[in-house]
Amino acid sequence: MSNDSGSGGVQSVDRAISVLEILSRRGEAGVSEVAAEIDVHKSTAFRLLGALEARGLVEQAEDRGKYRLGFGIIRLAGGVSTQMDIIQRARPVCHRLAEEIGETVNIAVLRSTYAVNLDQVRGPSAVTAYNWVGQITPLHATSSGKVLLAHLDDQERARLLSEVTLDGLTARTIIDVDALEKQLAEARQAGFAFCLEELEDGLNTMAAPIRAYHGEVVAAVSASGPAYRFSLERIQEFAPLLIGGADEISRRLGYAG
Amino acid sequence: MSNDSGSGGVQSVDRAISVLEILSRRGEAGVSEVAAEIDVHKSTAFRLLGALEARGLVEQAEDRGKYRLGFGIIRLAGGVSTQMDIIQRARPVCHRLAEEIGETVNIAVLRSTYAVNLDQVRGPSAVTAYNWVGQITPLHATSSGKVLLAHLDDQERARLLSEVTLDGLTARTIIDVDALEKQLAEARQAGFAFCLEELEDGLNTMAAPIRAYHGEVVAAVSASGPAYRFSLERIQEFAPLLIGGADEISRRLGYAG
DNA sequence: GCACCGTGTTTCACTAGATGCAACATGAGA
DNA sequence: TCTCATGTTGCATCTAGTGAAACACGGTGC
Repeated sequence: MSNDSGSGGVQSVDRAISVLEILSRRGEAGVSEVAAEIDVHKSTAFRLLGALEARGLVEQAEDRGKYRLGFGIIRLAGGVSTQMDIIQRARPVCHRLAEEIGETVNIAVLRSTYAVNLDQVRGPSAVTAYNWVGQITPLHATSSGKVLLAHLDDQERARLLSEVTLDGLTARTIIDVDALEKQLAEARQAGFAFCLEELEDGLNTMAAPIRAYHGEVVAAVSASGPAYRFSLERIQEFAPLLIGGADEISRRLGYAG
Repeated sequence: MSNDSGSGGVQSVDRAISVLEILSRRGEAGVSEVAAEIDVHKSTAFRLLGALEARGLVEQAEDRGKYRLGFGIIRLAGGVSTQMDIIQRARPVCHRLAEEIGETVNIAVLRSTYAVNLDQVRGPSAVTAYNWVGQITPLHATSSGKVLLAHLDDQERARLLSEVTLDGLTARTIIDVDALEKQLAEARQAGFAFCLEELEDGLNTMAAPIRAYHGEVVAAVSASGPAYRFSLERIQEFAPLLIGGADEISRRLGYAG
């Protein structure tokens, strides 16, 4: 009953996390469902659920019934404090931006060599219901990633760019470092970055930097929409709005510049 | 090396959850810190962290350094979908209410025999920085709890009231079922409930019901402040604001009443 | 009303996986 | 350069985690 956890993982912990992911995806599930999904005996699944339940990470909807995620997860998530703080302060502005721009708005931060989406407000005209929260996206092919890269100090950016592979995700993805650096310089100059079908065909985005107390860029706020509607002209048109929104979020984080 | 996990739990899973809780509390911690805290060998702690890291629940701040919670936690929390949906839709209204009322605003739902706080917006005049998110509070001694109780059907409420112990938490806590039922009837009538130093000395709160599509009460929004400032007079004064805010949140959840 | 089925739950013998130990690698500080 | 503390790795040991078997329970069909 070996589970492919590769590099000396802890199988039980892996399994328990799989259980949590199943419940996150499905909303709720029973012992037998979970057992089937992670390919263990139902008594094993029962014990794993029991261990998670004891710590509040799952709860049973009613006696002898389905399980779902518990508030222990929310409590744990509350510990991701800086990000939650950014989300809490940014959220009202994101709502307004989503209304004004009419497209979906996201907040992303830099983690390792990726942009990670922390929060999302869907625009009224949003075509897709895709939820980016928690997803990681490549730095070179997203407007948030470009913003985050653009505002690193030169050394750190060079280090990062030497680590990432500039994958060509569409025909328009910028895969040349010099061309990317040039765009980043333009983004610093203009105060925002954009991506035209560089991550996915048909998807355009724009992003602006969110600064913290001392002016350091800690996140990016972006708007995204379908290319047929969210054209470069529209992006230029909305840039002041987005930059203004980013500035407001920055002020809420204590930035006085 | 037995860990007191009592009823046939899964020790490794227990330990892994303890690791997550440590990181949630402290923001970040190293291998040796974690090992000392959960009383295992540092190689064990290292493996537990590795297992969590492999699944994205923790990440290392930099190579060979401190660990912190990863976005896998946020991704998991995103699966608690109904609650997150309520939070997302309620948040802008809560911000406004916090500004207008000047006190801290919370959203709570009913779980088992408790009120569970899902979200919190601190008011500009907030005295305490206490974070209620994820905390459970007794139904009889909180305004949110009273709202949630008040809007259960009679049978369900009777069942719940037979299960809970009406602990006297302060000298003012209502511990008589009949007196509580009377207050709940008044809360249904008035459209809001309040608590005057019933949970903690010096703490007053008020709450109003949040309804979903069919009118069923799915959450409560509350405001809380120090008794010396948030007096019954102030509560009565702000009641229309809070009720209005609760109604707006309800409309955002699809309630047409 | 009874039998069957599927699910959840419990107990226990066995072994696979989790453990600590020892050693090594690394970086910071004296 | 040396020392110290931390992080990381490999491996032998042994115990915690496992599946099998059995039981409890509720729903469904006859």
